[in-house]
Amino acid sequence: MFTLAEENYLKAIFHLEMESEGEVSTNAIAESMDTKPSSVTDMVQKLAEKKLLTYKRYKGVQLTAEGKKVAVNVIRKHRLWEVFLVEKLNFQWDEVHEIAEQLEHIQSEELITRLDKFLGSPDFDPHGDPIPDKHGVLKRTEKKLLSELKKNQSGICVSVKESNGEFLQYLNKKKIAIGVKIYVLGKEFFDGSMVIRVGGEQFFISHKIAENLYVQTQK
Amino acid sequence: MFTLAEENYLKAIFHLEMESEGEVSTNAIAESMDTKPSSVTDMVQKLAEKKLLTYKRYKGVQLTAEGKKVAVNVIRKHRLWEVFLVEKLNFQWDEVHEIAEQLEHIQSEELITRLDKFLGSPDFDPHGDPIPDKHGVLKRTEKKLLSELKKNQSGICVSVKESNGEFLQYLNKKKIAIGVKIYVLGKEFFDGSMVIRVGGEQFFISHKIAENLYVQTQK
DNA sequence: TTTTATTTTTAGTCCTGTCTAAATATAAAG
DNA sequence: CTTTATATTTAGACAGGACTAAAAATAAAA
Ligand SMILES: [Mn+2]
Ligand SMILES: [Mn+2]
Ligand SMILES: [Mn+2]
Ligand SMILES: [Mn+2]
Repeated sequence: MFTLAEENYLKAIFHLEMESEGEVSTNAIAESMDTKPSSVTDMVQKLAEKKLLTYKRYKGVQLTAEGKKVAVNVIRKHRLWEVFLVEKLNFQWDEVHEIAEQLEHIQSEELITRLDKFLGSPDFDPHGDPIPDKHGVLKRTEKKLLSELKKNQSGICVSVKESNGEFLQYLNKKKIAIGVKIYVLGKEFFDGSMVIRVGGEQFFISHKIAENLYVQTQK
Repeated sequence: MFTLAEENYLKAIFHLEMESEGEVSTNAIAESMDTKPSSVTDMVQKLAEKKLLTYKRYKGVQLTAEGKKVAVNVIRKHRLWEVFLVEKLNFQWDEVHEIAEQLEHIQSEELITRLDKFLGSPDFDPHGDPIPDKHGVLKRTEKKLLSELKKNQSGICVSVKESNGEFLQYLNKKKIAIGVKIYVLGKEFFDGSMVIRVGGEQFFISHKIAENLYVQTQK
């Protein structure tokens, strides 16, 4: 139905729309896709032609209902395949993203229906991100960034914001994983760094780390 | 490493080399890939450039060791995914080919290693075709076409030659599947048609069917 | 409100993979 | 051994996606 490039653009734009309401800028898309702004303009014009988003030059883009539907479906496939890779093939959660980037483009409704059932219709992927159902409905979770916690608060790690390999490997090393409880023992105001406790260990983390980890606070 | 198009060409050429020794012609490749001869010439020149096959104009092509390696690896992936689709996701054997055509291009050594182990390192795919091991070694089976059997001989169905959907659906309808024993009750010389028995049923099949089914004769 | 900096778009090019139409080799007939 | 048919290759074009360099809008400073 849609090309690999089109699906990747729609997915990237969808994620950018989540992070900040309103139109998405050409540069933001270019940066998130590691491409040039001029390439983005080209593609965005094609996608507008196909009614997958609205585009006014110099004003940014916004996905249409149809465009959102396509994007969410790609995200659903990506996350289901990640569950498969971790649950069935015993990959680590930091090893699956690249492979899922390929698998998410396999075209077959029936395949995904059956994969979902095979996996027991999971609600979350290995990084704690919700898996949209077949109608594109995303379960909203009440999570906040670890960096938003104050001293002496705690939360259970539920997902990561950016799941790049190096970051996830850092988390593995520090024994931080989905479901693990994190206590904020101290917090510096001038740089947002924290001292936290995870399991028996306590250590220092930078603001950059804290603003990439989502936690669920217990009520 | 290689593009989707390159992998598909190498795979098609490999299969053509199996069916008849010697060089593979441009037209044969074009027909098997449902493309034009001129397109084949273009691609074949690129593949020769990359040392994946030898090419002398007007003389046809032949895969190099390297080209064969790539082709066999794609075939290995294709067949492993077919096993996954049938064994784990409960697809019918006539529903998996199209999806496997996509999955065979997913790039990840580790993925295939793990998938193979997950499936119990199967030797054959759902159509009875052997699955090459990680070194590209294909188990040779002693199978012959059903059409080669004489009256009163019998054989066990081990694989199909062309696995297009309509043909496989025909087999399903007639209860012909891998492992099923087929008895040749009669054979006409002028058109090669046969009367066969499968399970309790006996019926007529055309030569076209008989030359698309491989059977293993018991010693 | 000019001037400067940043963002975005256009123009022109390139690469992959495909096609049609025309040219050239090879094979088959006569 | 010519003539005809078939197979194969070239030439030229095109669509999808991407890039660089240059132009045009918009935003930020002065
Ligand atoms: Mn991912
Ligand atoms: Mn994920
Ligand atoms: Mn197949
Ligand atoms: Mn098969």
